[in-house]
Amino acid sequence: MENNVKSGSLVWLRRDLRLEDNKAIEKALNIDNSITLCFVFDKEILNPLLSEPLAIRDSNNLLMDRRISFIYHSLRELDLQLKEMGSLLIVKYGFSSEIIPELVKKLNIKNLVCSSDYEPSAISRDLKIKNIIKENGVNFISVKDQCIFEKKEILSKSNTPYTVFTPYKNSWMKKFFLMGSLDSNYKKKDLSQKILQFTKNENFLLPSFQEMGFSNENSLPLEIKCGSSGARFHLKKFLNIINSYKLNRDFPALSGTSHLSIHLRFGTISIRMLIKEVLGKNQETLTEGSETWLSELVWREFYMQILFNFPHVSKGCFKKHYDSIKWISSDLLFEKWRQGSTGYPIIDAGMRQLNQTGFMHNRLRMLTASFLTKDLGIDWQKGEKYFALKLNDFDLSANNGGWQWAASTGCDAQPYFRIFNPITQSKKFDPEGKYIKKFIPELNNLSSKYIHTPWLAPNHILKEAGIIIGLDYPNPSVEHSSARVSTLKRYNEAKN
DNA sequence: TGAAATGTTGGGGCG
DNA sequence: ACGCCCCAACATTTC
Repeated sequence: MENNVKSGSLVWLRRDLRLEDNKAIEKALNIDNSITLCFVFDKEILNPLLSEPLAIRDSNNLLMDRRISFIYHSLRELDLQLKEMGSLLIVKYGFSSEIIPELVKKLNIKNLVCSSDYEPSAISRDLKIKNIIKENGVNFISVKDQCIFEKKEILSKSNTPYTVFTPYKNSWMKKFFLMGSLDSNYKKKDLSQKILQFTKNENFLLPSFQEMGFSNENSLPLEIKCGSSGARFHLKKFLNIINSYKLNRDFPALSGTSHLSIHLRFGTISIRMLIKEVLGKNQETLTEGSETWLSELVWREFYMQILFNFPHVSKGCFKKHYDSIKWISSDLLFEKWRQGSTGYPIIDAGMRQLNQTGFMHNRLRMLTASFLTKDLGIDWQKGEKYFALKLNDFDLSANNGGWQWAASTGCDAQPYFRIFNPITQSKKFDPEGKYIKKFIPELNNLSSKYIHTPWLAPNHILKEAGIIIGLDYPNPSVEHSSARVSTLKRYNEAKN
């Protein structure tokens, strides 16, 4: 085996779980006559989840995680697509740094091809594997897939990465509209001609949930459809409402956002395809809605290049002097925030949505993050970590960027003295309290006048609504205006 | 991708 | 008619 001439590509899928418009597959098709596809459930990523005390568990104490289900179902769809071509998807469970070199050896592969991943841990993992397989004469080839512009492709005039969004976006747009077609240059037919055919006795079954220490697949409902077919479904739905995106996206009671974040996270649809659909034919056909949404996609790439160029953000503040902020370490207050019982309905609704569904509307991500850092005075990294555990669409760069924005410790963050007032924001973006009531049904009978501040409702109103404050729904855990003053003080101290 | 504090303006009530 | 006050509405500055 060792002496045989190596041939073919192994395409290692990671955050690009699709066959259409996949740059790693495209690359492999261009350099080789035979292609195999694989995916690894990586113990390096999953083991910390298995020992996470705040994770959701079933009655047998087995871990339930919607992301695992999402990946699993998406892989099954991929596997079916490949089986129609007489092949299959190789799925393994273990440490990538062991599994991938083994697989490369077993299949006698010449090239390992994958889409680039820009997270610090992924970069070191890939480098490790690159060095291992190099010793056996196997090439490690990674290509840009998950963004339009990566690494240092967008630089300022002084040849340094942008740290402010607006000039980054201007530069991004300019470069983007000078670019050629976004179309991929292969068809499903090209793939089916080159994909390695497997015989029935090959033992490459998907590992079961139980094998990986997880609960069975149907334990947690996922509101989002999985796989490439799911991505197309949600895209189609979103294209019907994109024209009102700018108007509706900030109102969590409306379904004004795309719900495509999880698909972008796992690459069940390509960013190029999304942008092509959004742009229509050219820049001139951009509407207010699609322009606003495109801008959100640029935010995504902005934070991706921030993480790549300033990897220290994953461990601390982008602006290092803010590492000296004296945070308040109250386990009790953090618990209240985490569980959605701060006493501020809009905040609690957001946290309960996260806990119940694994999703949180973007406006609520800003509000709950602001509340944790600026009202409770708790370290943003504690919140970041909790979101990382709970969000179905969790992405390190976006999550970190968002938290540092809210905590005012990041690049182009909101100024530290811009502090959301949870009551004002609640009245502004959920005026009727529809979103609040969806996740806090115990406040169902409260009128929109008092839904934002139940503790201020007169006794007879509370009685009619059947609510005892402190029993059915908690008292506010902090008073906003005084919390605001002390936050301003603490930030000022860190600044000087 | 704020909010609060402070400043300014202008209309109406009223002596 | 006039000045004065009140205060809402808007504008600016400050955090």
